[in-house]
Amino acid sequence: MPRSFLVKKYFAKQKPNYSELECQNGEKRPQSLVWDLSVLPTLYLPASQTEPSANTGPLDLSSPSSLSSNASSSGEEDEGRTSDPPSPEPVHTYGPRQRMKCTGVMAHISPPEEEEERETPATAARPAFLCKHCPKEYTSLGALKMHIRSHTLPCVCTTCGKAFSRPWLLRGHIRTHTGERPFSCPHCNRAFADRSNLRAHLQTHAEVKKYQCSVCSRTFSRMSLLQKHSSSGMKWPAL
DNA sequence: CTGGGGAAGGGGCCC
DNA sequence: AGGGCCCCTTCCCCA
Repeated sequence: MPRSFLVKKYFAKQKPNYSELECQNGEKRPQSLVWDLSVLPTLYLPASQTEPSANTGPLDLSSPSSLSSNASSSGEEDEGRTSDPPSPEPVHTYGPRQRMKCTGVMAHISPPEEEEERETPATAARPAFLCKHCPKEYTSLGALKMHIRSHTLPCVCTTCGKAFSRPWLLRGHIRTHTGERPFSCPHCNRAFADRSNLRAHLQTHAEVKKYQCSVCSRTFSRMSLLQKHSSSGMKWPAL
């Protein structure tokens, strides 16, 4: 995952010291990021095409029903991008990993920006900015706008057409195409494309791992493993 | 079945 | 105020 690609100066902030794990080539990548906002209108679906049920289920980007309407405009999407070669199979034709929170959003994407936020009258004293695409609400417009990007997905991969809410998500995704793995483990030299994944990996080298079962004190490298452990009846470790 | 890797999403902080 | 980056978390898949 992307997340933490561009190495920064967070050492200055007394954060966990991953400095030795940093990107070896530290420089910013000149990748051809292309997230043309002109793609937004093409993601918009007229209200007549939205269905109430579309709000509830997982978004299946590979499903014609969930994205068909922009499939019809997919050609235009490509034209909207900067210098990209027109992708033959544009947005949303990619593979299996279509997880999306705030599900069903694509079916409710509306014309960008101006009317995106609305303030609840009831909370006017303490403004709450509601997303019109999902039930989420925020106390700042900035936070809401950031959230709205997860609906509009303005950052589009020129290789596969997959769309992302933020540029750095796209950068991380691009690494899955390029194979770039800037974050290497000092213990085993294994390399990762994502710093968070390296961090998780580092836990596997730790004798005492970060997540501990409160019942049996067994430790796990990942929260999800601890949760699995807990929900599986918390087997006691062999002695 | 469990542990681990890969990929992705979101909120928050800093500049 | 907005963008960039960081951290955390989650989900899926595979060995």
